[in-house]
Amino acid sequence: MAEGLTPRGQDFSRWYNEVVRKAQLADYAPVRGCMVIRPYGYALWENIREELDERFKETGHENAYFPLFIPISFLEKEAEHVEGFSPELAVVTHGGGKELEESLAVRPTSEAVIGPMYARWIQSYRDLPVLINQWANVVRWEMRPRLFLRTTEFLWQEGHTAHATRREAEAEIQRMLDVYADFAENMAAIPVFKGRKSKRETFPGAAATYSIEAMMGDGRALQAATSHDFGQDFARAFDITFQDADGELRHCWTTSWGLSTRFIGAIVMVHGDDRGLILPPRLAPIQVVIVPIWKDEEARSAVLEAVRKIEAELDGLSVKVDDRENFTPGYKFNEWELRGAPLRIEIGPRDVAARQAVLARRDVPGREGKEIVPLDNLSDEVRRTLDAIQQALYQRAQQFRDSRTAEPEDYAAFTDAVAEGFARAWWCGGAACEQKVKDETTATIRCIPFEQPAAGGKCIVCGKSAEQQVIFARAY
RNA sequence: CGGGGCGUAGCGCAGCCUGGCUUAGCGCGCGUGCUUUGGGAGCACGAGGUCCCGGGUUCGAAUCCCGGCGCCCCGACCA
Repeated sequence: MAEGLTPRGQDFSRWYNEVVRKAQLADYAPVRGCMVIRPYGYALWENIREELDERFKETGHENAYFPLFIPISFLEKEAEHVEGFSPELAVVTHGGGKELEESLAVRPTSEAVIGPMYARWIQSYRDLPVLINQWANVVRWEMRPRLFLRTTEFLWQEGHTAHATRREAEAEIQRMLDVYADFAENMAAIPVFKGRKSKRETFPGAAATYSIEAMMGDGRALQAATSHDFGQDFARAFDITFQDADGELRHCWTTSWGLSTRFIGAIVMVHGDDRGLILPPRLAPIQVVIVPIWKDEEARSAVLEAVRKIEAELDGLSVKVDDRENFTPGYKFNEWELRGAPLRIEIGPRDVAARQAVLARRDVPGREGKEIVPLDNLSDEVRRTLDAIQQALYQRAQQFRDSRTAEPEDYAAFTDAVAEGFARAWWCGGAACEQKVKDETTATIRCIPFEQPAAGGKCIVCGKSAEQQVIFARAY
């Protein structure tokens, strides 16, 4: 157990806060709701960004950058959009020492500034599709901020695309949702449910919102990424039209999709344990930490020489040698466990003499997670172990999620289920039933999963016939 | 915006109720030196403070009173 870390089971949200800060992912900033992402946390974000960016490029997207400030009148062009976001807008009223003629919103999202540009750039079906992504910061004035999960300013990427046909736009929405799900599962080792949002949970102004939903270590749900179908609504609001091959002037079909620094919160809450953070090897800023051990000067040079060789053999991996002289090995073990480095190599005089090293897996704490490996096949063993950790984290997360996902038969079992985790239940589609659940249990519909049983059932709330099963859970 | 809690050294806190016993203290961390180093090392010396801000009461305020500001936690809103 890490010194001074609140156990996860005792107070999960306190545990989360302590891990984020003690692992040096982030810290509070002077302005309420804002945070500083520290180098270690930012390195994690950079890894997320690189991986996603590559996938966006592979699916034909280009990066661009749109401005931070949006004239208020632009936001007002789409009624539901402005209504949804106005409570959380930061607005600039002065510039250059003078009151502005028109106030500027600090973007809460960029549809309203990108739309008018697309209107200008798109004339013909030959200009379509437009497939643009931007990496940016956005600001939403939140009532209750939490590090990474809900901060006033956060970093994200937002893809914005325009298409000639509904079918093409819908394919885009699904494609990007698949990209996110693949990324979450294969890189972050986080299993997710893919599905559509209920009307109540749909992005302001969107015709439909899709998301990937993950279960955190306390059984609550977190929306890890979203993909929105705007139909032709935003195109109408911003006058994004094109002349089709048949000569007709039509409105584009537009989409947007995003993943934010909130995802880091998901990684922390899915994999962490009472010792601290556990980072999935494929995203960890430091995949392997080497802790050299020595007693005297002679041992020190022998050990360090062996360490340099190991470091060279681990080429291609992100390796950190912790050769700080003012900390004991035991201290370093604990610190790197707190900071979530997936794999640790311990090597001292005894190991050097025996031409071996000790591998310690972060996902298996204590003695069971340690393995003595001959130096000759250390490199292979390290790579193999990192893969094994990646797989083990995914499997553990999936087993946990499955064990806390119930299919309750009646309302009493349902309320028990959402107190602990996910409840997969039939829903008639009525907003009243959705609201009742929220009022009585605080759980909401996280998504309507794509995968549905063949036959229908009865609504868990009102008992009327229902065509769809949905996932209810308390959410972040 | 409601309900609760807290502002004292870099961090975590004690002192406040019952004003003076403190030159404002303790633990961790930090600096220097020596001894240490296979699961959070030991000793010695040392540096570090507008006691959140402003006013008031008093011979005297970290402590009592009034006003402000800020932060955290719990609810309503949310990626």
